[in-house]
Amino acid sequence: MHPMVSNKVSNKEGEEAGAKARPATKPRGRPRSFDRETALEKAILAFWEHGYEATSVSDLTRVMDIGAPSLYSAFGDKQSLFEEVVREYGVRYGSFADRALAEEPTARAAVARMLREAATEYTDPAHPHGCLVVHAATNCSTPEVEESLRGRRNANIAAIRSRIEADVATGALPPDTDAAALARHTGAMIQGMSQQARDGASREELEALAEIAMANWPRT
Amino acid sequence: MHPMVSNKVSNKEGEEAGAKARPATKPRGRPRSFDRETALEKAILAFWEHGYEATSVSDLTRVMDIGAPSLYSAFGDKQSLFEEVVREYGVRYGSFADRALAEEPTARAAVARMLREAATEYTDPAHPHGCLVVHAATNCSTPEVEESLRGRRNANIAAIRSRIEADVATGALPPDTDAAALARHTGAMIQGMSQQARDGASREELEALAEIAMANWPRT
DNA sequence: ACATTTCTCTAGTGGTCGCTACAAAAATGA
DNA sequence: TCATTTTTGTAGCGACCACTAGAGAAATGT
Repeated sequence: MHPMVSNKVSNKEGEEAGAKARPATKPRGRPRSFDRETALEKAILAFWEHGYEATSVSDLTRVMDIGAPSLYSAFGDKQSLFEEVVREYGVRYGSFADRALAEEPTARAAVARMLREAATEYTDPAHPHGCLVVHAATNCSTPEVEESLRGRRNANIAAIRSRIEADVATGALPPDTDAAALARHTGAMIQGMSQQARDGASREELEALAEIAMANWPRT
Repeated sequence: MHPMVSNKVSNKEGEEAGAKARPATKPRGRPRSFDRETALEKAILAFWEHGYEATSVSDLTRVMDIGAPSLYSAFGDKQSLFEEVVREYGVRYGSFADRALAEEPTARAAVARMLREAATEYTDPAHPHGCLVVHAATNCSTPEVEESLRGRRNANIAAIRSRIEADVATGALPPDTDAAALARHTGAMIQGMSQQARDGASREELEALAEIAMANWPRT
């Protein structure tokens, strides 16, 4: 779309002249005056807090502290910057679900840990509350952006479902378990917790929520 | 804000000259060329589908089939039209929760019915999926609008909590019940179901979700 | 030194936003 | 008939949107 998107590997090593593998030659032209990684982090926080639409390019240039041409040259247009933001958000903040699924011995333990860590993550005062993937592109006038995040949400539920089905296969869960419904319930729970975090719920309140989701409605 | 908002009672009886109470005199000037109620319904559907920000005034004038001056004269500015839309949405589409709380004999029955009816309502093909109050003002650059819907969401949870506390008081629920957490769990569940409806879940899938929320995670 | 490459800064582009001034149109009261 | 009241259509307001042309600045290669 944009003609001047730089697809080069970003020179993470910077100027400290470390012994790590460096690009063979120094780049030719005027060097970039800002650190791409920290600028991207600022963009993550801005999109996380205000969403795709409500974060204008001039908002971005202000918080990233760069001019508009620098932004377009380094990240492409607003939409491709957002895509990179979402990808990087997944790496830096959204990986707890995948980790729980990979590391816990059972689906039940994975989901319990996932919900517990969501309570912590979604209320961390170090960054905006809730989940960027849930909230940053609802009611978006760019349908591809909305669809992209929808795809990620549904992929997460599919991953939970696979983990549950694996436990059903090994007998760790009863054979009549409705894996799809159980996975969707977990996804809905996480999304509801994210909404609650946005609406002011505390970590303790979200943890109580998670406990109820894993336990029982009290019998009368 | 807008100087020309008409606060008159809308002449719902119209031209059928019924025997009901009518305004004492006919209005003086040129009569309105559109039906205010049906125009409002169109606005509800537009805001419901696309949200506050992504629904532009020119979108509204197109779907309501009126000119911009007519819109501003009949409904005030965009924000006050949205407020009226939210109020009317609550009356026409969002009252199932209050009805369940008022009509069911126990909090548990009320919540069970609430979730069941949410599954139906949120996937009704006759209108946009999910809940307007949940989705129409997330990531909104007008903070008052966002805050207004947040207030409604939290008020709904508070109402559920009151109903639960009433059951605890009468002994219909155990005295150690955490009413706040249970209410918040229900709210999160409803919000998660709304998100799921937006993401393509069917009525049956949401009903399975509701059943899980009211029942149990299967024991291994 | 000088050409080349790349980035940064200024200053915009056309387009859409929410909103409104103005005058013609359509009703009523006299 | 004619003045009054209100709505309607046209046409356009300033502000902001995402985005970029073009010139100068800062690095490298020769």
